[in-house]
Amino acid sequence: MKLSTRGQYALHAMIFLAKHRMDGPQPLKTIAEDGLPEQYLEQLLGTLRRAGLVTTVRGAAGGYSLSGDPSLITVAHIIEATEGPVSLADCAEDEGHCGKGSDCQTRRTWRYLTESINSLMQGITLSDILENKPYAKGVHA
Amino acid sequence: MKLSTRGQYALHAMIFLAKHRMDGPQPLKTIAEDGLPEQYLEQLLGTLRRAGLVTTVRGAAGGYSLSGDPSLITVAHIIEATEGPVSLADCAEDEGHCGKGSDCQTRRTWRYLTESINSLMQGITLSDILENKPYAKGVHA
DNA sequence: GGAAACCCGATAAAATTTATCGGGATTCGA
DNA sequence: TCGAATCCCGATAAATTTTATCGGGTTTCC
Repeated sequence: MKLSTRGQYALHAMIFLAKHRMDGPQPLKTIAEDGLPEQYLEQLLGTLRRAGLVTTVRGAAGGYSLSGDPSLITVAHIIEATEGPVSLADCAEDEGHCGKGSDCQTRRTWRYLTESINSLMQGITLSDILENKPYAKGVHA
Repeated sequence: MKLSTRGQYALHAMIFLAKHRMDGPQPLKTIAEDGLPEQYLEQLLGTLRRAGLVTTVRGAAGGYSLSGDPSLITVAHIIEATEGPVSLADCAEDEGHCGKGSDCQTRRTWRYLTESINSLMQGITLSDILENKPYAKGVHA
């Protein structure tokens, strides 16, 4: 179970933007300096913009900025925007994919895991990451 | 972020085997009766066997059985066998994928999430699922 | 007007997932 | 001993998704 590079690039870029929050809009080139493929990143930033996570300024001296305070943007926002809803199996969302009803035990399991993972990701903000905030030890803290 | 059908089929099949634990080895056809593509499932069961999670009896009246007690087989075992290690990003495992060192904040985040998800999945056994054991409410129970 | 930069739809290359095929090897039971 | 049931396995193919790349358009500053 792995994220695609989209989510990884996106988090990377968002952390970069959070770090340079006070330096004005950051052009694509600057963000991509860490080695990310520039034009691909451009697509991703477009997605992040449409999701409302970044704002852009066009024209010379333009670039990308976080749309809001880093303490309000979570890993869940970023992953969801770039990879779609975090849902381990289709049947975790709607029933009816596998023909079984709501008593399906597989489904219960996927639902629980899906919700838990979402909680985890919703619990981490960009500020937390910037501040190297120590994460809770385990899941059952 | 989604599992492929491999993990879903595999969990499904394993629950089936757990339910019929006392009925002798279950042939592929029977397991696939729930609608899973038979030959594809065969591949997956081969994988599960090589991972030590099921045992097989060949020949007429043969089939697949759980290799051990359902209370000892976790969702993590099944997902790891069929989908490979649960690791959200490459850099969560080895450093050095992105050139940054161990102080990489992105990496810290992936590591934390990866470990947490693994804990969750290690915490659910086939018995838990069969018994409809209520899951902990949230992550921060 | 020109350069810097974002915007965007289309397409292509690569990788992965999801199968399917065809035959081989075992085992049981008549 | 033979035939049917069943697992085993490597190869290949179809479909989907990911990962880009391309080419041009638009906006804005100076």
